[in-house]
Amino acid sequence: MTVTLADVAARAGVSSATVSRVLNGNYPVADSTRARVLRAVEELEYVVNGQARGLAAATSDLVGVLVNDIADPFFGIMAGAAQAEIAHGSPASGGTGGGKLAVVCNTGGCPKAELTYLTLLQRQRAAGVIVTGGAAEDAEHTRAVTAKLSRLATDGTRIVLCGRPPLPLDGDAATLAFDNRGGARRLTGHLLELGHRHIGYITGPKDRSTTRHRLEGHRTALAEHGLAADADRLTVGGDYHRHAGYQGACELLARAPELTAIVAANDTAALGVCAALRERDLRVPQDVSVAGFDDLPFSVDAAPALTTVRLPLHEAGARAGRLVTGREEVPPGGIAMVTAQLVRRASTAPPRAS
Amino acid sequence: MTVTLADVAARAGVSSATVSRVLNGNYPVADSTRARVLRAVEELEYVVNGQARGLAAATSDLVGVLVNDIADPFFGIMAGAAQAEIAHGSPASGGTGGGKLAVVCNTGGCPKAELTYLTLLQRQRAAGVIVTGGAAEDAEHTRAVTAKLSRLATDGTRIVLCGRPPLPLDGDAATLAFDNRGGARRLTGHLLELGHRHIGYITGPKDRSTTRHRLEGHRTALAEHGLAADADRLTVGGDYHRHAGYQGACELLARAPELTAIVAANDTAALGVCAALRERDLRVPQDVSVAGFDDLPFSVDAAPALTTVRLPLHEAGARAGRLVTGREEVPPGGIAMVTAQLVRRASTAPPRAS
DNA sequence: TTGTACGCGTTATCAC
DNA sequence: GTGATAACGCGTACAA
Repeated sequence: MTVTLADVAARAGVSSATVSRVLNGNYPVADSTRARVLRAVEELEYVVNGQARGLAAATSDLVGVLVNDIADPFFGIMAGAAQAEIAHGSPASGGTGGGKLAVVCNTGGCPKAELTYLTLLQRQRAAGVIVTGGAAEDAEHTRAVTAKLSRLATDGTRIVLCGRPPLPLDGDAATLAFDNRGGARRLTGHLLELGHRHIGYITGPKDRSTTRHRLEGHRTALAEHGLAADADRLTVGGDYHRHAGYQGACELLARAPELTAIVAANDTAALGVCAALRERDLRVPQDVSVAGFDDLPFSVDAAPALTTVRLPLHEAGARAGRLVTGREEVPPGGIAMVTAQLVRRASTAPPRAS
Repeated sequence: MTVTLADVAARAGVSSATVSRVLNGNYPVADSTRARVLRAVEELEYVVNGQARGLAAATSDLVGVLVNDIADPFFGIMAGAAQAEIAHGSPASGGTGGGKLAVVCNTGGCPKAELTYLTLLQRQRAAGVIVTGGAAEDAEHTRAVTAKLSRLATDGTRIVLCGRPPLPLDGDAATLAFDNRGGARRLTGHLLELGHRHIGYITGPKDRSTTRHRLEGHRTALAEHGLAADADRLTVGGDYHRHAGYQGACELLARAPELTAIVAANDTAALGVCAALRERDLRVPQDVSVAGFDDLPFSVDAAPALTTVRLPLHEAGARAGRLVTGREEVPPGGIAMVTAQLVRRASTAPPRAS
């Protein structure tokens, strides 16, 4: 039924070893035999069995990319960039085409699913694993993930953490840490400089590193202006989704009518904030300034264009892809900080004179 | 270095065959030995080698999910639902955890990448492949994809087409076809019923089946009201992105100031349309009605809430996942039509009195 | 209920 | 340059 190396060899009148050599291009083969073999491959529509190859060569062309929410462009952009970079590997001269298979795994932010996928990838002896997005901040889970990744790393699987705090692994690993704290601090600092003194904040999901870091940056900026006292009252929980922004804004307005600005933990939620404000006939930014985080593609184009913090998601994903394929060297210390840049746009302005 | 079945067997004082039986639960094993084996598995942190297992059993636990644009929630939602369903397989009693590995492959809408990924999946002897989203309408490419999928199907890989026109494959396959034509026709019909007579249209990318079907539905509705003549002038090209909606709206307004409604090929572009209108101080829907397609999560929550056509993306993705794992029976004829439901919301209203 | 032994399709190490 | 042949790690008749 399925064509094997032996079938091709028989057809070309050579040994299977020779066929293998032609396909992999590792050893010299006479041009005439090479031609015969390639023709047989064509005629039989032979396709390498990746499992057998992996077993024999102790390698795999699978690279896992773990994301928290595949429906969120934040992860889609990173995953897409990484995948393009990974698939872009040097093509085998055999004509079968080269490149590795990047497989995007959606954990849904569920710690258990994260471990399950890591085990599945471990089974496949994945060549590499990229773990993206904030980590669940649970001691037990962190321990389990660290152990699993350590094991993978020592077994030869390349590990890259992208947009996630570094982990003390046994083997080698690279971390692209996002400067969420710094970005959030500059963003809130921007609002403070504009003159805002009552700034609401809508967080991401609880117990995630990204959520905590962004909130900490926000609080740091407030503290620098002696405004820490009021922070708790002006902070409401969310989950990065648009609806959370909408509801959070409603809650904040009810709780603190004096506020003149709202910062959301990400752009998606910020759009929800804008929707809630519009519904109340509050103008952005004249009545209330709004800011997000991430600078997703739609943010430039929103009305008004959103002030936010730009994370170079595409670049970071691509770099993660190169790191995991060994096409780029691991940064010194294994950690590189990805800068978060304040992007001032139309959704923030000085507060209305009160 | 790496722990094998033999290592576990030695430690448990049994043969490797017994260990295999315990792990797969296919054959009866004495409780006492089972316990010993499982303990050895734990102690050695043994993880099955998926490649060797696949080679020996001629199976694979890999399922490919091809998407056109992973950064677009349209695909993210389908892929996420499919993946959840696929990973949700019956867990092996061995304790190693079960389920298949759903791998999302991002083609970027590039026909060549589509074929490359199919070949990569073929190499891995994937258990199944789900191809989502509109197909490139190029004769040569269609032929190539049909051949490749036929080959996969006859080799035992389950094929599911989700949101893509059916293909005449040699082997078995299931198709979940989206009623893009009917949905578009009802949507434009809705605007016509409201009294609109000058309706602009912003298409998706050229040469894609989804683009063509939605446009055809739109034209059909126009023709039913004797408005086909003006259709060409009121149609501009786009690519499903927000910016295309923005630019398309600008172009349409310049080209036909008399228009009272704009239909975008999808919700994302429709938001761009709204942004362009707001910039010109045109109110939605009082001055211009706007409609989209897909009913993505953000559409309810937009301002004003978007009239659109709901595609049950989550359900379709989940169903595709069940079909590809054989957990749901293939519909009669291999094709099931996924209905597209008109969702009337605040962005459409009767045209202003002219 | 358990062990033995072979085969799955490749790669890689020898010889020739 | 090319051909045998031994791994690679596991599933599974077959035998015990």
